[in-house]
Amino acid sequence: MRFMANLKFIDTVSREGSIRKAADKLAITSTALNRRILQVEDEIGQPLFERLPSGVRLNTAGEIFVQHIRSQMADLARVQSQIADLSGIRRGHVRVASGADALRHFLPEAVAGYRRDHPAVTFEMTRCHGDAAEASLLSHDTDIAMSFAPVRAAHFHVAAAVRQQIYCLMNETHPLASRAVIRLRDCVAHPAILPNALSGIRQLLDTALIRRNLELNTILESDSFEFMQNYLLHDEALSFQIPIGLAGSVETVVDSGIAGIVARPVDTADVPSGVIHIGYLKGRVLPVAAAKFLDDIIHQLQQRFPDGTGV
Amino acid sequence: MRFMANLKFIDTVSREGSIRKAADKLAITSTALNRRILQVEDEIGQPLFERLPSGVRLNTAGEIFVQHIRSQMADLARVQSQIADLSGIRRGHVRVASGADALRHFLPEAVAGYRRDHPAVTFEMTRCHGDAAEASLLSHDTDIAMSFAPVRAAHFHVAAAVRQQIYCLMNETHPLASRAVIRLRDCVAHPAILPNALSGIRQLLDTALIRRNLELNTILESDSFEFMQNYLLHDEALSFQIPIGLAGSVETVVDSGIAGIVARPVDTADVPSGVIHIGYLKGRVLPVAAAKFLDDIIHQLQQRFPDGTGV
DNA sequence: TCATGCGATGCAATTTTTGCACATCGTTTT
DNA sequence: AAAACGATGTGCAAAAATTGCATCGCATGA
Repeated sequence: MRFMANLKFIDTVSREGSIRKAADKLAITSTALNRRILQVEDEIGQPLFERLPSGVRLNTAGEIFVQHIRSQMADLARVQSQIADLSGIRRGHVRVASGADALRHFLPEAVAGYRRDHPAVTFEMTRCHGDAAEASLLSHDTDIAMSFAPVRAAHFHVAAAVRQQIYCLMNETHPLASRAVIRLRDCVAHPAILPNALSGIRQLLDTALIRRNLELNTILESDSFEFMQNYLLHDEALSFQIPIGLAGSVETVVDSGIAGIVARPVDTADVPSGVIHIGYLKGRVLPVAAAKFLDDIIHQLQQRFPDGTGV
Repeated sequence: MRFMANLKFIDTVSREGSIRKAADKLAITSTALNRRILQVEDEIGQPLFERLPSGVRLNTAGEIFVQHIRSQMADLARVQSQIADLSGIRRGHVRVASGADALRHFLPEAVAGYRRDHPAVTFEMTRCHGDAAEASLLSHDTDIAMSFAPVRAAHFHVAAAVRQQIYCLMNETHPLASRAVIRLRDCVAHPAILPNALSGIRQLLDTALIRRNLELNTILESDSFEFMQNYLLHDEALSFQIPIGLAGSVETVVDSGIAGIVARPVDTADVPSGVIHIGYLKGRVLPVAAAKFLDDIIHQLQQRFPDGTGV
């Protein structure tokens, strides 16, 4: 893409924070890159970067311009995918940012299903916590974001929202395993393993505990659901998860997806349901591949969680 | 703007319908232009033009791509104006498409007033009839459109709407000049001068006449309000206009702005009021200069026509 | 049937871009 | 305090790209 080269160069420099580093990454010499940047600045009529001893940084004009560049490049990707779509086969590249929950089982299945129909489409899945999702949309680093945390809607277009009840995970030999529904006050007597503070599950639990003046016996924190779940095999502890992070279909009482581990719903009177938001950058027009994938996962979510808050 | 050159070339070729003509306009040779286009087509991976014996024409991929180009160029203009705005002085170029009515007195005053505050802003005023306004927005040829005709809202974002009653113009010696309000049936007895069929005024009159089974004694049609108005000085005829096309403030009985010509409102029971729509292309973010000018004229319209349908 | 106007192409001239060496400036380390 | 380091900016020659001219092939219309 020759006609986008200069713009891509500026974008790279702004990301690297240094002309030399960007030049390395772009496989050209720093002097050539430097001069192209000077040329663009001359054409714009104003400098776009502040020159610091440690490199360069965008000034206000640069911020505006780079924002334009990124949106332009994203839109070019859409145009290309739309043009490629004309020739029959669907091509494209879809970038998704999601919390760890959906990355476990739901998204792998969804992506595999989509690629079965459209093998020329490639994917890029990034795990991220709450705020980072919105940031990566804003910098056009991802097309679609999926987040269990509450979403500040300033730049986020919510394409779908699905309610998710908190579930309690434990070894099938655990004393609480016989109950159909878990009350929060029953949990305090047992050791608990919690997702770390950035997790939406943790935030729901924390506010519920504070409100009821309870305290869990937290023996372990982690941001790896896999670690937490496997730990349960070896210790009589409790962990928490939402249905989308569990394999298989959801009933009132579910199998957790790991042999020997069971999941039991936590009473919603104790811990309210949270909401998974799926969406994209407000004002964007998604490439066809991304738009179709978004449709697909919304459809699948609605099938798996028909009681969820629609759209 | 070197980094936009290739895109601008493609836009020009698509408008001219011929590489050679576009090359002339761009002051380069046709072979250079031809090769740049072939290069872009190669980079996109698909041809954008159909080669015909009489020139070139966009194919489907080209349509998509050119639409993208135009929106990019318009957005670049916004970015530039926003960057220029940072340095204090407001620069920019505002392109307005309007019916002939508003171009007579309202817009000249508005533009002059705006330029008094921001002398670095330049303007481009295009007179156009009904449909052409929407088309010129869609091809990014204008930023703001102002139309008295009913507007199909598919691509048009209505920023403001102002109701306009039809007025009847005549020589002050005309027998009807003594009336405060004109009834349509009184008009049939006198020779009438009408705006041509594309005009919103004409359309309102025509539907009103058909509904009441009346027929005007049309002696003259024109798309020049100035011609029609001056003609009234020399013949005892009637003409029609809306307040925005008349000079000065609007009372129940107005001075037409030309000595010897008076304006009298037509009873709204006979001919209903029309609506002037002011707006821009849906989804666009206007350059600062255009956005500010739009604010200004909306403000002035609301002052001059406080009874108009707001926003 | 021929003339005309269109886009495509080979080739040489020209303009632009690149890479190397080095200047300059500010910070950090010795 | 001085030297070393790493950053961007600049002459100058080499390399690469763009351009212009002449020409080709093709379809249409007189």
